[in-house]
Parts: sequence; C-alpha cells; structure tokens
Amino acid sequence: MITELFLKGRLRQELSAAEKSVIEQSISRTITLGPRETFIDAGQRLENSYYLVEGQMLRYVDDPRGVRQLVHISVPGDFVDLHGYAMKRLDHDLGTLTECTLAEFPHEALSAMFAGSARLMRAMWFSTLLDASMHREWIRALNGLNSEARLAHLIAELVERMRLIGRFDGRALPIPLLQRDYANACGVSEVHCNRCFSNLRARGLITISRGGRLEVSDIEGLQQMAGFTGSYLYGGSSLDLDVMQDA
Amino acid sequence: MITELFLKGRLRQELSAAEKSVIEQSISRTITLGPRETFIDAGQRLENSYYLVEGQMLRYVDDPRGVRQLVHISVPGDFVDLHGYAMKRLDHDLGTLTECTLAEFPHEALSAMFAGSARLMRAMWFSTLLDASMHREWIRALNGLNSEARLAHLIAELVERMRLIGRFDGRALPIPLLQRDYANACGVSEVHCNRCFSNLRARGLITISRGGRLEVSDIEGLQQMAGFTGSYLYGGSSLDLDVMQDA
DNA sequence: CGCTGCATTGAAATATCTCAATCAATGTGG
DNA sequence: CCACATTGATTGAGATATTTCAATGCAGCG
Repeated sequence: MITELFLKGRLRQELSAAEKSVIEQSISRTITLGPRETFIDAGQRLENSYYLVEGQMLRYVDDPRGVRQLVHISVPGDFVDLHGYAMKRLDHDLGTLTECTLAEFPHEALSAMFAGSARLMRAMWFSTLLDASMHREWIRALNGLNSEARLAHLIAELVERMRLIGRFDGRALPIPLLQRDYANACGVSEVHCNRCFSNLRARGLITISRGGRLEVSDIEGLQQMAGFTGSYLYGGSSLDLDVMQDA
Repeated sequence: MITELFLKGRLRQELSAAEKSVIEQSISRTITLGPRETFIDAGQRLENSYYLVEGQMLRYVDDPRGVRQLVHISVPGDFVDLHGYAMKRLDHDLGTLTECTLAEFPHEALSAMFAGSARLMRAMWFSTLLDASMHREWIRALNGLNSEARLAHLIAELVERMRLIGRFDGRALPIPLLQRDYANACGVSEVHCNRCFSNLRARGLITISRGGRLEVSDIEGLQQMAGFTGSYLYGGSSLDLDVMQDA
C-alpha cells in the first residue's frame, strides 16, 4: 500500500483502514521520472501535489551565479510539494536525484478528501509542519556547526530518515549523493567538503564514499559530533490526532 | 480588530466578516509579557497557541555551549506557535524581544473553529507554510551568502515584513535587536557582525545602529546585495482560498 | 586508447573567529 | 555633581576555517 511509508516516516501512527483507502483513492495516476531530472520549477502554477513512492528528490534553488543550493532532500513517504496545495506555487525548484516513482494527487481530490475528513487534513497539515521543523534544525546546524559537523549532521539525518522507513541496513546510506550535492547542502565548497569527508573517515565515522556510496561505521559518533537527536523528525512526539478532536 | 495584522502580513486577503468574528471569538484572553522574557520552552506540552498582537518575539535554540541561535523573529500579525496546535510541543524556545501583547487561542477553540470552517483551517495551514518558506529562504541565505550579505538579507526581510503590516516609516527599523542578536541570527560572531555593520554603513546602506536603533538609508541597495525579493513572504502569490474549494 | 565525470591533493588568498582591550552611553549610589 | 559599574559597540591582531585555482588520480566507457 502506497501510504505505508507516509505513515511510517511522517505520521508514525495508524490511520484507519477507511482513511487509508480514501487517501489511496485520491491518487489520479503514478508517474516515473529518470535520475537528475527537473520536475517542477519555482513559480509555476500547480494543480497537483505529489507523493514520493520510490527514489529520492532534491529541493533546491539555483543561484544567479549558477551555484545550486539544496534546501531539502525528500525520501519515500514524503509529500514533496504538499505545500503547493495551499500555496499554488513553489518557492524552489524540485528535481529527482535517482529514478523516482511519484503518486499524483490532484488538488481537487485533496479538497474533496479534506471536506470529508478534518482529521485527514490535520494529518497532512502536520506532515508539512515537519518540513518546517527540519528546516529549523538545519538552520541551527548551519548557524552553529562547522562544516565537518554539518556534514555529519546531514548524514545522520538521512540515515535516521531512511531508518524510519525501513531503508537502512545498518551500513550503507542508500542515497547516491555526490560530494558536490553534500557541498551544496552544507553550504561549503566542493573541495572543502571533500576534506570534511576525509576527516570523518580519519575519525572512523564513515568508510568509503566512492561513486555515491557511503558507509556509516559509527552512527553514534556522527550524531554526537553533530549534536543530532532525531526528535525534530517526529515533531517532538508523535502526532496526536486524537488530541486534535473535532469539537 | 486583532486579526487585522494577521490578514495584512500573512493572508493578504479579506476573510469574511463572519470569519473574522469567529477568529476573534476564539480568543480566551490577552496577555502581556515584559521584554527579554522566556515564554515557552522547547518540549513543553501545549494547550494553547498565541497570536502576536504587539511587540516582537524570538524563536531560538540555546546551544549546549550557551550560544543562542535565532531561528525566527516574529512580528505583530504572526501566530508565534500555531505549529504547536498540530505538534503539541515546540522544537525550539520562544521568548520576547520587546514587551509583547499576545492573544491566546486554546487548542480546543481552534478545533471548534476548524470543525466549522475548512476554509479557516486552510488559512491557518497556509500561514504556517509561510514559516517554512521563510526558513527555506534563510537556509538559502546561510548557504550562499557571506556574512555581510546575510546581514543585509536579514535587515531587508525585517523591513519588508514590518512594511507589510504598516510598521515601517521608511527610515528606522522599529525592532530593537542588539548586534548580538543579529550575530546569533546570522550565525557569525558578535565581533564579526560588528564589522559587517561597519561595512554596510561604509557602503551607505544603513546609518546609525546604536542602542538598538538602525536606520535604513538604501533599502534597494540592501536587497540587491542580498539577492532579496520578498516573494517568499507571500507564498509566491497571495493565498487563493477560493481555489482551495470545498468539493 | 583517450574521453569524461568525480574524487583528491597542494598551496595561496580570504573570510571568519577568538582573545583582549578600549570606547561611549547610561545608570546608580553617595 | 562625581566616581564607579554596567552594557553594548568598536578596534586590533594573531589563529583557524574556508575558498579558490590549479593540478592530479582514478574508474568506467565508447
């Protein structure tokens, strides 16, 4: 079931079978994209939102100078542009990292879904709040950590997010980011990023990193260096839909 | 009317008189806080959300080392912790910068409001999405701009946000941030922040900055240096509640 | 074999931090 | 009114962090 990962990674709580079914039925179609493709440009008017079933996507802004700045990395189970439902446009570009499978939700279908269930609307709202929470944590990392610790933080977050959806085997991070991508995300030059990788390797925290393959040998070490705790990924606690009762 | 600024700064569109009234009636009380007070600690369980009527508030995380990192600055018209409605806790601390007046919305009252109007729920959802949008822009600034341009960006954003709610007179930024605060927000040391201020002054972009008073002499210059456009403050366009029709 | 894309290394140039001191305004007690 | 303490802004200078430019290494691929 397509919604499975959404529940795992984002909501961490069961929706009822009926609710899952409503979500599934709002999908108009499923599409596949190749790796490193542009999908949505900033500013473009949107009629659909997309849920990432498989693969990873990048949310980025291209600098006037041509420098690409990653603002977020999406993994399976994420709605990649649910904020486009309320905003109608994105403030950033959206493209694929790997080959991706996306489920399309027409905004009309979402409106219909929400009209029938305030609870589902809250669940979706909550899931967009997690983005903001991740953004804040990343601002914190950019503000307070040096480049090596930032890199450690990024790796630790990706590992944890993959682990939450059952995609981490305890060793290799199954996301083929290039060192350039890590650099673009951490806001450092590619060269310096490479030196940070070397340092992390020298400390025994990671192992290889060739051809987009990165092995994590000491996740606790990474987390500690970065002051990482995953709590911001869950909204502090789990979503408590029942506390948000209908009056 | 208390909601006036919410509409100006966040929604930029009229809600109906009835809707405004519903919002106003959900306020349980109004409270006042002194300057530089802690209001909500990270992790604390929340039963209310607060709307900032007057003053400015800071959202920050205190480093283990004791360094304070600002993640957001709230101005009148902002719900300072609306995400606490869905999350039930904050991932950061919340405190005042100046004396503040806050309107309290019990989460129960919000639930009642939303049960009666999906449109209002969307308006509130939208307003939290603007936070995420501002966060992304700030990530972009931290990643791609040097410290001087970051400072210019921060000033330009605050000016624009105050202007949106009619609180900018074309000269002085009416927010008494210390250089330490700017430094904490920009992720630079206080000393270096001071040098950035000197540079901006030397370029003729700002004038004085003493006792928390900062005069903007060339807002276009600031914007240009920072690559600032205010579009992310409005969600790319204005909220189009009518597009989000009930099915 | 000779590309091409990505990772790595070296070294000089900048940006930023840290520590320490000074300055300017403001407030407080006598 | 003066002496002194406090807070925030400013300056200097050496230490680190990071960037930039340029070159090299390394693997897959036609």
